[in-house]
Amino acid sequence: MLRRKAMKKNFVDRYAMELEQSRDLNNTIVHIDMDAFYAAVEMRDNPELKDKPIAVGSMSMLSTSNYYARRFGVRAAMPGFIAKRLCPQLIIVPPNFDKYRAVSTEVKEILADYDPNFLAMSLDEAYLNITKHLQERQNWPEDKRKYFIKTGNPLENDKPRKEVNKLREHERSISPLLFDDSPPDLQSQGNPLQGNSEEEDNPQTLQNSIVFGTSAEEVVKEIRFRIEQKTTLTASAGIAPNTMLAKVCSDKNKPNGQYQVLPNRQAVMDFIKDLPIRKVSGIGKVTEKMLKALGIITCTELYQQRALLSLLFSETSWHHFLHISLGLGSTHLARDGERKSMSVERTFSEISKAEEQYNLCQELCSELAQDLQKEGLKVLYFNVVFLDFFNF
DNA sequence: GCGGATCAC
DNA sequence: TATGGTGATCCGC
Repeated sequence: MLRRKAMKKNFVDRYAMELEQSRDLNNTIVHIDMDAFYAAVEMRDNPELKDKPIAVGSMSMLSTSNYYARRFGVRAAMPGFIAKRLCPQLIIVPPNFDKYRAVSTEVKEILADYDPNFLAMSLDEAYLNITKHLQERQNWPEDKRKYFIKTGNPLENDKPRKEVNKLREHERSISPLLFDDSPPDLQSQGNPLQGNSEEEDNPQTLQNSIVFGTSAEEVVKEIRFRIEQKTTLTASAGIAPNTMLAKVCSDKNKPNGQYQVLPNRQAVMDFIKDLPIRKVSGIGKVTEKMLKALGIITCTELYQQRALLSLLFSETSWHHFLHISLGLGSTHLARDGERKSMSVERTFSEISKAEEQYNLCQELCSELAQDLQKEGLKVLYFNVVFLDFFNF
């Protein structure tokens, strides 16, 4: 009996073994994330804002803040009036979504060159599978990987600002976002934006152009370079064998940085080891708290407690946890399916009068009707629901 | 199958 | 003065 127990793997470890067996390290997934996107666009287009703490949103809710404001603790999803208490000089800019959409389109045009099936998660975030691009790129001639450099407005860069003064003398970034807390990332090897004068033996540099290599890292540097040249905005990126890791990576050297987890098991495990589970997309506040109550903070602890978790949680949940603890994730980008639902909602202060409730509902219904018609859908159902709700 | 809870952005 | 809106998924009932 004892021997059987010792030899026979339980169902949790059996599944872990299966997962390990089918670990796929053959894809190169990239996660691109624009830095402080809305705030960066506003700063780019309004020089008045460039050396000030700003946030985009309203007194009720902020979408994002620039890095200056973040130093005061001003964060996305924070009410504006709270942010104002943390940072009285904070400038709150109302959002210009049409403009952000237009910039986003410009970025997407670049991304499509590397993966026509890239997956946009929002206006400022996307996943790419560059596996195929990398293969093709290996025998590309240099001139297909060569880009000319547009330098920033010298008047702007000469403007004495606290942040800028801390940068290297030969800093030539055209972006308003390179702050002192910007990671050194690209500055080491041939970042075109650094205009490194030591590279004068390189004819490419003299001609104000840059050639990117054929590795994944080089591809992503090229993508970020092109984004900055085209939009004057910076992006951060993560490179990894799956989406879960790529997403975590893109956060690591933010802003204006990138990070790669190499496609071998040891590199993945080293990266995962002390990673707080909260960093993983899909693990939110509530799950974090539940797992914390079990003494689980890091991915290593998540793996160590796999047996307990399989008893406490649903099958889909502990399977998900086991995936994370082994550093596994999607290796292909699921095509964006059709929309499954459409809704409108509003937060309001207490309403006791029936008539006001009715009017609000009427308003929501008519908004939803418009949205539905935009996509050419039937406006039949909810009228029935609406009338039914009010016993009409 | 529905509604609440959770999550991402 | 003041803490959002949209879409998706999972789970318990």
